[in-house]
Formats: sequence, structure tokens, C-alpha cells
Amino acid sequence: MTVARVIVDVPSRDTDRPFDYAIPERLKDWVEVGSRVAVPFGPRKLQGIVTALAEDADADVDLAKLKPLEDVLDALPPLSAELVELGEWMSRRWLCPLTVALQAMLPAALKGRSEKYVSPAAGVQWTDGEIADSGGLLLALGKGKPLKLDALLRQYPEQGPTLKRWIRQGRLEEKQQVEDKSAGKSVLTVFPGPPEKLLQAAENMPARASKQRELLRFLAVRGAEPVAVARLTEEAAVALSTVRALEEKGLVEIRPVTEDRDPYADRDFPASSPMTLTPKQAAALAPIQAAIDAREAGAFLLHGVTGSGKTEVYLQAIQRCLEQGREAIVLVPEISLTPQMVERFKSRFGSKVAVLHSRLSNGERYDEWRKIREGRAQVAVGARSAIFAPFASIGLIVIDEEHETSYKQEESPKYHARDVSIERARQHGAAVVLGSATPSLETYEAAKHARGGRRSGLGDIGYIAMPERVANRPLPGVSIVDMREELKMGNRAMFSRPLADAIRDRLEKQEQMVLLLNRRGYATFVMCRSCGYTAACPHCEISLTYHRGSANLRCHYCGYSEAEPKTCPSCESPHIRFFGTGTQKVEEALAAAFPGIRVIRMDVDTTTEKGSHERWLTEFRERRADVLLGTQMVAKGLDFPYVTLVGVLAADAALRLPDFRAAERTFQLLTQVAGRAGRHELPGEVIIQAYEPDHEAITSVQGHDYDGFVERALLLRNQLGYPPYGRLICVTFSHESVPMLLSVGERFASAARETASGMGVGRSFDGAGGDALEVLGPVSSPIARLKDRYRFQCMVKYRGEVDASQVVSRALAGMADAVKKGGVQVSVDVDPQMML
DNA sequence: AGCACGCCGACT
DNA sequence: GTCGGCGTGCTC
Repeated sequence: MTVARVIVDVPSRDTDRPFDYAIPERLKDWVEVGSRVAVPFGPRKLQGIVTALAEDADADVDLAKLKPLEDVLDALPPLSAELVELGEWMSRRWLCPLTVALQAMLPAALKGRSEKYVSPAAGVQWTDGEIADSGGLLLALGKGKPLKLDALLRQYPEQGPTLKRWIRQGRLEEKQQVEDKSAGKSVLTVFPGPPEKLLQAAENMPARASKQRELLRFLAVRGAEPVAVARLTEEAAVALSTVRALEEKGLVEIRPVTEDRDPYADRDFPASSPMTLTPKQAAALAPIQAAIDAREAGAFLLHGVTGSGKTEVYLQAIQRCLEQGREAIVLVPEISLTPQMVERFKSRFGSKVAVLHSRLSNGERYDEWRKIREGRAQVAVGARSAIFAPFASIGLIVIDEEHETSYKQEESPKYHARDVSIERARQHGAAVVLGSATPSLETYEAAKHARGGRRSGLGDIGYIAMPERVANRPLPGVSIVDMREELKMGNRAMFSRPLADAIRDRLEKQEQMVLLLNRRGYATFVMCRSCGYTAACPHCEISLTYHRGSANLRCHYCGYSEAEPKTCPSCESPHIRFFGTGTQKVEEALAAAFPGIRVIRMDVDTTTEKGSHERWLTEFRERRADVLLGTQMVAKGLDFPYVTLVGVLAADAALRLPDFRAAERTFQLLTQVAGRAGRHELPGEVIIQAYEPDHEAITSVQGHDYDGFVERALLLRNQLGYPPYGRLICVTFSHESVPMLLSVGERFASAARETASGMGVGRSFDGAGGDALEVLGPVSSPIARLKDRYRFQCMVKYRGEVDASQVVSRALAGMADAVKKGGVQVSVDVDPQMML
């Protein structure tokens, strides 16, 4: 008998293995590897994914005792055998439960949690007293429709015990159902009759019915194409009743239609055709096309300076891929997934493109996802999770701005889309293109062998350089201003004199500017100038940040907030002040120094509203503002022809963060933002303000010297055993009690060391070459407390061909019971990107 | 992760 | 005596 092997949706180590189920006759034709199913699991009902079909049950389970699958939840399995396999690989690679990996591949609409419903059992008598005492609960239930248990508990909190007792006594019936939120939205749609008939009817319409006559003529001209009621009433400027009146006369038909919510339906994308490539672009495209033609997995680093025309290379590579009947995935960092970006792909490939980004509603994203799943789209453009686009035959995966940290997911599964892309490409025989002006050191090092270096963890990566801008436009001139000198000269303003002069100059010429406030490490926090007290979250070891709008202090980690203090809570001094600089303050300073200046401020506060990001950029593009001021989000991918000045405030703010990638990040950010200037006819200029102007991360930007910066950085990484030469796994333990954490941490550290030496891995990390693994810690985490739990971490640092994931998972398995009993939470981050 | 089963304190 | 506290063990 064929059985279904199912991974149930319970994200824990205990249940991280397949459970076997019998397949009832009625579901036989529907169950496949990758099917989403509802299964009974103990006393409850859960969602699961079929990961295999087997001829016989697992050895230690009785075949006769298997429970049957309850339902197959989709007509078309949401995952394929290939994606299930990819999930298994992820689970091993990033040490997460398989269900967590699989879940990451599904659109939110399919992550149906199971819900409990309650209804009165048939034939049960209720006394008047019970009905009265239940405070309306029984009356609500008496309406016949089963109600959600958790909603009832929320609505009638005092009735909780009574409710549970009745369920136990069987007087109330409890049913559990796996919810299916996947049903498409239905839209009321008008189906007009033939135009001649409509025109004739318009003639015969009584004189008073002018609105109906107008509508009939409108429809006749518009044609027989069905149209949504809401759209029609808007376009024709008529009331719903007018449309209904035509329906009653049998002139149009109205019925609900389940249709895709195309978020770009109301936008026209002018068609674009492939541009003639520059010789450099053509030279870059050739090896990529050759790899696509060869249908063998392979990866390239496309190292092109800002403005070198990488996107056109992507587009033509995708073109080749589509010509072969294969599909393509394009990953873009979330914040540069702007309409500008989308437009380029939509213009070239039209309806073949599905767009996946976080600003879509769950329903909209599900519709885009379905276009891919059902073969109606061949190109997926999206943020990180689009790497799981359910294509059948991928020919090309592009990762634009591959150095961006947003490709690493910070929650479990803590995967890196770059690594996933290489594994997926291996399964499909596809080409991977990693594009960047400032490649991550990992990628750069992996590509080095192609320039005469050696191999590394990412495997063999080809190297393609595009060192010049299109049309030989020069890279912008970069000057660095030493803010300490400015201070010495008596300038205490936010803007140095060179920057202020340049701003004034651009205002005069009516050109545009981008101002970047590097706020990481410079967050606005509250400090008492008398005693040095700083406001911190009482649950997390985190400074509270000041929010002017609501006049309160908030914790960015747990959401805790308190009123802004008037006096210091510690010494009662009134000299308590807000430190650091926010974009608001810069905006005010700009207005004061340059009267009449028009500023668009973009940061988390002004771009949370849906579509606001796009609106601001459009406004700036149309030159209705002089300055685009913002944090990191103004640094990426924007392309405005009239931007001739880029200013950076506090360029070195993040340099001293305790993260070994601090310099790399700073250099990348500065280079990226510098690239926003002078991308078209007008030449660009960049002014960087810094307190540490001699730091290499800053001076290298001046010379546009990526290679030099990176070579020196790599040397340092090699000496210290940091990535890409050594690799890291960060294991964090959290608990209310510090002694408990210390003991668990010590146990882990010694277990990991023992496991490693049992596998024949040495500990010495000094000297060159060879396999080695060392365990650092336990030490207090950079975030020492979060939501009232203390945090300690151990860092596993290793080099060579060590299976360190295996070491960590074995060490943790050996202490699983102690960890569980003690209530210690463990979180593992393989290849952590953020050391904070 | 839930959820049930199971074994100990404060109430009708 | 019972209701309910949460320790522990299982889920095909």
C-alpha cells in the first residue's frame, strides 16, 4: 500500500521528521510530493507537506494503524519534488526544522493555521439560568453557525472555564479545521450586450433616463469587454443603481468573477526592445549566454561600477533564457524594488513578469505566485523569498546588488538567498549572475580564482568586470571633509562649508541633490547631561529611541514605549536631552540654512504607508523638490538625471560598531550613494563629511578603489580567520536566569569541542591552512537582554572542509533534554551577517 | 508547538 | 472530596 510521508507544520526539533499516513481512495489521484495536506496529528488537525510517497510504512510503525490523510488542500501542489529537496538541503545547511524551510517557500495565503470551531451539540437542553449567566455567549452560539474558539475566548474572557467544561462534557461540539485562505477574491463584473443592441436601446430610452442612456453609449463605445462594476462606475461617472437598472432591463449582465488581483493592472508599460549593447556590455553578456546555452549550472560575479548598465545585460540574458523556453528569477533588494525597476522588466517582458514584494497584500502576492505556479509567468522579479518561485525549468537566476544584507533572512530559516540560488541553479542546470558595484568579500573571493586566486566556499564563480560607465561618463569626483577641522574653524553647523557652498550652487542652477544620513550606530537616544543616565528598555538591553510625533520613547525590539521624560529619572536634573541626529533635524537645519529649499525626507517614518515610497520618488523625479534626504534607502538603485550632488553626513558613524564587517558595509554604502550622482549628461560631485577622514573605508571611496580596499580587507580577514577564510556559526541561548545560561553555554561549548575533535578536527586556528574549529564563549550577546530574557552566545569559528553544522547539531542534540527541561531557548545562525 | 494525562494544594 | 496548578511525554 502506498503511504504518504508528511512533514507536519509543528516547528520543533521533536517533530522534525516525516510521519506516515494512509491515502484514502478518494484522494489517491491528488497526492503528490509537494502537496499540501490536512492531517490528524494526536488530538489535533494540522497542515502538512507530503515529502515522499513510499510503498511501505516506516519500519517501526504499524501499517494497519496509520491514520488516513484528511484532505489535499490544493488542486495543484504548491511545491514540487525539487523544492522539497531544496527544503531538505536548507534544513541541513541552516539547521532549521524542515517544516520551517518548506513554510518559507509558500506564500502567506497558504500558511493556513488550523482553527477550532465550537457549536452547540445537537439535542442538548440549556437552562434559562445558564443562558443568562453565559453573558450572551450561548445566544451567540445559538445562531447555528460554528464560531472560532479563540475568538470566543477573547470576546468572553470570564466564560473561558465554563466554555472548556461544556466542551469536555460534550454539550458543545468542537471541530478543528485547517483554514484555507487561498480562495481568490471575487469581483462583481459587468458583461455588456452587443454594441448595436446597446445603441438601439439608448435611442429608445425614455427622455428622463439620461444617465442610463449615457452609460449605454459609453458601453457601446467601450466594446464588449467585461469590466469590473467598480471600475465602470468610476470611468463612466455613474451610480451603481444606474448599472443595476440596465441589468434589470436585460441589457447587461452582472455576475461575480474570481479574478487575479493584478497590482499593476491600471498601469501602462510602454514596450521596450533590447538596446544596442556597448562593447563592454556585449563582452559581459557573452559568457552568461554561453552558460545558459550550455544548460550547465554555473555562477558569475558581474562586477560593474554604478551606471555601467548591468540591468540591460540582465534583460538580454533573460531574453535568451526565455527563447529556450526556460524561466528566470531576478532578485532585487526590497528597497530598490521601485516602480522604476519593475517598469524596466514589465516594459521588456510584459505579462510574462510576476512581481513579488512585501508591499503587496497577501492576496495580491498569492495571485502573482500563482501566475508562476500555473506557468502564466516566466520571469519572477522580487525580494529575497522570490528565490523560491515555483518554476519548473529555471535557466537563469540574477541577484542584483548581491552584497546587500537583506538577502540574509534574520528569522528562521536564516537562509541567504545567494547560497540558495547557487543550490537551486545546481538542481536546474541554470546560470547565476551576481551583480554589484561593490561585491561582498565572500563573492569576490570566490571569483578570485578566475583572476588567478584560489577556491572558496561558494564554489567556482566566473568573474566579469564592467569597470566603466556607459557612454564613458566619468565617475563623480569625491571630496572628503574633515569635520574636526570644521569645528576648529568655528563651524558647529551640521553642514561643512564646502557642502553648504555646493548646496547653494545647485539651488542656483536648479539641479538636484541627494543627502544621505548614515544613521546606523547614530540612532537618536536620550541622555542626561548631568549624570549620564541613558533611557533604556526595561525588558531589553536596548536604548530607547525618541519619536517626536508621539512624544514618547520606544524600544525597537519589543515595542515597549514610555512618555518622554521632562526630568532625569535618575538625578531629577532637567538637562535631559535627545542625542544623535535624525532626518527630521537635518530637514530643519536645511530649511534654516537655505530658506525656500524644497526637501523630500525618506525614512521609516515617512515611507510606512503603502505606496508612499513610490510617491516621493515620483515627486523628486518630476523635480518638485531640490533635495532627497534620507537614510540607507536613498543609496540604492535610484537613477535621476538631474542629481549632480551627493552629500553624506556622518559617513563614519557606523565604522566603530563591533562588527567585523563594519568597514566593508561603510565602504559599500558610500560607494553606492556616490553612484547616484552624475549618471546622465550632467557631471556629478560627491561630498563626504567624516570625523575619521583617513579611514580606509572612506579614502577608498574617493579613489573609486574597490580592488585596493578589498585586497587589504581580505588580508585582514585572513589574518583573523574571519569570512570568507574562516566561517562562523552563532549559537544564542536565552533564559530569565543568567546562571542557567552560563551552565548551558559551557555545556554546549565543551560538547562542541569534543564532537569536533571526535571528528578529527583540530582546534588550533593559528598558522596557515588546514581544518580547524574553535568555540568562543559563552559570552553575553551584544543584545544582552531581550523581552526579559538574558542572552548568551557561543561563536563557532572554523576553517576548511569542516562540517560545522553537523558539529553544532550533534552538540545540541546531546543536551536537548536539559535545554528543554530548563526552558532555555536556542537559536542558531549559520553564516551570520549581522554581528549585532 | 499543543494538548492530554497525571499527580499535588486550596476551595465548595 | 473536586477544581485546576503546570511537569512530562507523545504525536504516523
